[in-house]
Amino acid sequence: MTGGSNSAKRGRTTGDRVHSAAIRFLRAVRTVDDGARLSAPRLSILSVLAFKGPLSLGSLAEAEQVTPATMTRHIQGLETGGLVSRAKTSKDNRVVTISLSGEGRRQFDAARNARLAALDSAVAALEPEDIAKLDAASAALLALAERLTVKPD
Amino acid sequence: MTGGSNSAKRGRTTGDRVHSAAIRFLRAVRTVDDGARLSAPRLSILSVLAFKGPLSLGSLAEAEQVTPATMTRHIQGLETGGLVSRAKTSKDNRVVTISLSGEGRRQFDAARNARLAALDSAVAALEPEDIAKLDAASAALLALAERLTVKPD
DNA sequence: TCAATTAAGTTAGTTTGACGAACTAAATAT
DNA sequence: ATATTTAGTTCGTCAAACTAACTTAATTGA
Repeated sequence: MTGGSNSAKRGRTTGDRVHSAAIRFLRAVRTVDDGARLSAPRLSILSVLAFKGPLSLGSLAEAEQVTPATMTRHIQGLETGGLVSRAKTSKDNRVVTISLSGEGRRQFDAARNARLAALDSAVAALEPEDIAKLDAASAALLALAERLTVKPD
Repeated sequence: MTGGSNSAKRGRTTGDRVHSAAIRFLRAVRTVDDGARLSAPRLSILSVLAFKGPLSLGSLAEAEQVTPATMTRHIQGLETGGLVSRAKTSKDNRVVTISLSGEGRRQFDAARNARLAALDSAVAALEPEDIAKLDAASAALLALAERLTVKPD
C-alpha cells in the first residue's frame, strides 16, 4: 500500500464517522416522515412555531435558514391549508406575525408523534449500552455543530 | 400546566434529542461544503464511486435512494464535467457502468479533504471526553438508522 | 424459435423548494 | 420633508426530485 495516494481512503476520523452515521440516520428518519402529508420544510416551520410560539416571518426565515422570500411561499401554502395564520402586530405595521392554528397544532402533533413513536421504538430495540452512548453523545454532537458554524476560529 | 395537552411539549426522549442534534450537525457541515463547486448530491455520488468502485447506474441510484431517472441526470452532468465515465459491461448490454475519472477523483478528494479538515479541527476543539463520547456513539447511531429502515419488526 | 414479459436506462414533463432582483409600504434618520 | 433602511411580497429562474412513457436488451415459455 506504499503510495496510497491518500485518495478517498484516508478516512475514518471521529468527525468522519459521525458525519456518515448522521447522514444515514437522518435519511432513515426521513423515510418515517414520508407518511405525513406535510413536506419536511413545512413540518419544520410548524415545529418552530409550536416550540417558540408566534414569530414574525423574518424570524421564522432566520430560524429555518431560508430567505424571507422562501418563507413567504411556505407561509402562503400553510395559510391556505389553514395551519397557520397571519396577523399584523400593533407595534410595527410592516411585520407579519405568524401563529399556529388549532388545526396546525393538531397536524404537527400527529406528525411529530408518529416520528417520535418510530424513533422511540427503534431506540428501544437497541442494546441498553448503545442507548446510553447515544444519550451521552447528543450534547457533544450539538457542541460539534456549534464549533463548525462559529467557523474555525 | 394541568392539561398539558401533550402538544409539542412531550419531548426529549433519547431518539428525539439525537434527531435534532443530527439535524443541526449536518446543517453545520453543509455550510462547510458550500465552497465546493460540486452540489451535495453529486459530491455524494462521487463518494460512493470512490469507496465502492465502479457501479451500474441502477446500483448507484439505489445507494443514493433516488430513481434511475434522477441518477441519469446527475451522471450526465458529471460526465459532461469529465468527472465520471460511462461504459458498457460485457455481460449485459443494458447496464451502464459508471466509473470515477482521474479528475473526478481529484475533485472528490479536494472536497472531502476540505470537509474533513473542518470536521477534524472542530472535533479537536472539543473536550477529550466529548470526542470519546462521539466516537462511542457513532456505531450506535448506525445501528439506530438500521432499525429505522428495517421498519418496526 | 419467436412472441411476451421483464429489466436497465433515457427522455419528457411536472412539482417543490430554494434563490436573487425588483417592488411596496412602513419606520427611522437627516 | 426627504432620504434611507427594514419587512414582506412578487416574479422569474434554477436544481433536484418524481412519474410516465419509451427504447433496447435479456429472459421466459409455449
